[in-house]
Order: sequence, then C-alpha cells, then structure tokens
Amino acid sequence: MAADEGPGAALVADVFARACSSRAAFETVTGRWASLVLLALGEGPYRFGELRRRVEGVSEKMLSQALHGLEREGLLTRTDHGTVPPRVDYALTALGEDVARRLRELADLLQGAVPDLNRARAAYDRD
Amino acid sequence: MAADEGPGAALVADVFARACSSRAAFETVTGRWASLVLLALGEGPYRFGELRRRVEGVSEKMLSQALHGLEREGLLTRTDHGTVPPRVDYALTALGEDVARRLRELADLLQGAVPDLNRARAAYDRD
DNA sequence: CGGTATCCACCAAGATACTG
DNA sequence: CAGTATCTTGGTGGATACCG
Repeated sequence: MAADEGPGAALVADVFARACSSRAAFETVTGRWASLVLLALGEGPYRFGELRRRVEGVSEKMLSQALHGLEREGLLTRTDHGTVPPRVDYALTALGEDVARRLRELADLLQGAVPDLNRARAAYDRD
Repeated sequence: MAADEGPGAALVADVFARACSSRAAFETVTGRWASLVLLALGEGPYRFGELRRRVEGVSEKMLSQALHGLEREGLLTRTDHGTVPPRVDYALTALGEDVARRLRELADLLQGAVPDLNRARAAYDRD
C-alpha cells in the first residue's frame, strides 16, 4: 500500500504519518462538515437541498466543498438525473457506508454521554 | 440530558443540532489534532513531549490547545507530578477510552483502505 | 433546484521567543 | 521538560450575487 513510499516499500499504513494517505482520508472524514454529511448519508441518499437542511448550519459553499472532498476519496457517488428542474442525488459507496457506521457509533456514544459532557465542562470552567 | 433545552424538555440529543452539546463534543473529538491525540492516548498514557513526537506535525501550541479541549470535555486527565524536572502525564478517562476505541476502528478501516483511496483519488483528479 | 464565483472577516495555526 | 506569550499569515468559512 502507500503509493506514498513507492512500489514494494510499503509495510503498514499509519494515520500518524503526515505523508500517509490514510491520514489525509482521516482528516477528510473527520472534517467539520464532511463528518456530518457522512452521518446524514448513513440514513440514506439525500439531495443537495435536503442535506443543507439536515446538516444544521452548513452553508452552500461548505456543503459543496465537503461533497467534492468525499467524492474524491471515493466515499460517495453523485448522480445527476439531468432533468429540469435539476435533481442530483448523493449516496454512500460501500467504503462510505463503513466509515459512516463508525461515525454513527461515535455520535451515538457522545449523544448518550451528554449529561457527563455537560458536567465535565461545567466543572472545568468553574476552575 | 441536554441542559440545552431546559429542565425536563430533553428528549434526544442530536449531533445535527447546532445547540446540542453532543455536537460540540463531536467537533472537539473530530478536531484535526484532538482526534490524533485521542488515538495516541488509546495506546496508553503519554507525556507532553512524547505526544508531540507521536503525533507527527503537531506544534506545541496546537497540542496544548487540543489537550485543554479534551480535558474540558472530560475525555482525559492531566497529572502533574510536581517534580523537577517537570513530569506531566495525560491519560484517557473511561469516556475517553470509548471514544478512542471508535476512532481507532475508523483509522484502521481507512488504513486498510489505502489502495482504494489512492485509486479513487487518482481517478477523480484525472477528470 | 443545484450549484459556482467573489469578496471579506476572522481565526486556526505555524514560527519564534520566553518562563517556571 | 512542559508549557505560555506574542506575532503573523494563510486558509476556513460566511454573505452575497449570479448562472445553467
């Protein structure tokens, strides 16, 4: 693996290594908006406008940018139906589904920990 | 839950909601440096300098900032041994361990997908 | 509807220097 | 060793306007 290190050189991919493509991918999928887009698409395909409404606070520009980044990493597919008015669907690839599942688990964990989080933050800020 | 919505109001925490504290926590743990710090601490406790070396590319400033953020959310503990020369250990809390485990799974997935990622990116950039 | 283009403000983040 | 302080800058991201 790691085209980064030339043919045959590769031993293990490493997210900690700046030059490893897994780190680039990791930064893409953990991106502020990209992560939420993946979470949304984990629920099924979405259109651009639907996504914009689902991911609270995202601008058109940032959404567009996040979608391009995820498409580039092969995590989602873009389907333009070529109709008028336009209709474009975004859906996860197999790899995208895997990633989204992990992010979902992470989100669920944090959603369930909200009381703990609030307590911890309050305690920290008090001091 | 959700002190965000007042007493008794809380139904479900939602990462998609800007005001939900799970979203703030989600953004903290998926932060560019914080996520790598969590990954590192998932391997065991680390000292400041060790962490700096482990997480390739992080500056002292960014590391310090990430550590404060994670401590604030109750994901890690800071132990100052009060010795000279100074020794400070960082270790995950129970919640931090849970989060780190999820991030590890995500990183493993991406590390294993490096060939696919490289192919996808090359294809996208060609067009 | 589904974007792109442009301008601009702010802050993330690197470099450097310094301290307990 | 383990940070904090300060300065500077590049990029992130919001607002607005416009196009197929």
